[in-house]
Amino acid sequence: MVEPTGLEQMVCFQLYAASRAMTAVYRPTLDAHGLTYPQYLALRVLWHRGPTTVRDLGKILDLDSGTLSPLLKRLETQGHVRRTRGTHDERTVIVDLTDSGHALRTTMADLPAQVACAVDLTEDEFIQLHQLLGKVRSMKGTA
Amino acid sequence: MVEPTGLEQMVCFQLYAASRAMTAVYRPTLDAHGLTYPQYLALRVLWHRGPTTVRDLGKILDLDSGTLSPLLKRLETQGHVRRTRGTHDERTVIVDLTDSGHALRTTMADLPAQVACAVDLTEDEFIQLHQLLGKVRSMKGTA
DNA sequence: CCCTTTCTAGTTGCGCACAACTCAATTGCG
DNA sequence: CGCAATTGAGTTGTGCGCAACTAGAAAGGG
Repeated sequence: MVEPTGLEQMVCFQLYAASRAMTAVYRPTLDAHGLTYPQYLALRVLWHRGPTTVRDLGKILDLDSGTLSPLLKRLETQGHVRRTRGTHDERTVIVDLTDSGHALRTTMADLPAQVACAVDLTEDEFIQLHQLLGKVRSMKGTA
Repeated sequence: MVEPTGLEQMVCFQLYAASRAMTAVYRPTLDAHGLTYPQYLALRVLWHRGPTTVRDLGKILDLDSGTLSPLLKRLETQGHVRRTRGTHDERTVIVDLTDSGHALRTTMADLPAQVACAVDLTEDEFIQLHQLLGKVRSMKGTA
């Protein structure tokens, strides 16, 4: 395979490859519900937080409106969310789950277990990886 | 990992977010040369291996022809690579660096150092992360 | 109170990723 | 050998991700 021209470079590539491999694990189940991984992430935020502005979704998922606007539009078309203008600040748009969107939470309740099973890491390794990825995410230029 | 604590889900999201944060570190330098991160990855393989078929590039980068064909076409338009049909097997296409493509190797020689500097990890942490990501990449369904 | 500055969401454009497909070249099995 | 199955590259279509931009609403200073 690729000879290391420097460990950092290898790590960067592995990050890129591992991220895609990860979403590939989710794909079969998500496909069955007509969802993509980013759409699933947005739904997860709504399941935990309830009604949320596009702005807050962006801060939480680290995505801008250029990505979120069409994504949420598709979730709305699918009937999983509703989008309403904020009343006290008409710039904001509040995203809220429909019954269909709420229902998905229980329908896909076993997804975490599936993923945990596919990724063969111990509890300690999960925690280590969690911490290391946290450090990567908080690097310079990501403030 | 038998009991899903929700941590796996967090790790998956962090993988997704960290990967994008990583490429964002490369972006300013790559932009200056009119390159994207996947294009840079392809060039790195060619710098190290010399002439390589599209098929082998795909195996190494874990990308299919649907992604590579247009990407390599753009690198060819930019003048960094040449694409020629294989002589022994006319199905294959061999990708090779032009002078311009070779020159980029020295022009961007300081990029690894930039990245290592931005990502504030110790040598040991880099190695740990390398190993953990390797495990993630070799999970079930990624064979 | 007006006017500039800032902020939120959305739109456009481009380049990945990936599925599904086409087509030609090669392989392999009878 | 003949021909079906496989393989390698490319094309098409969809949905991100991100830069650059727009439109409209709010904030704030004079």
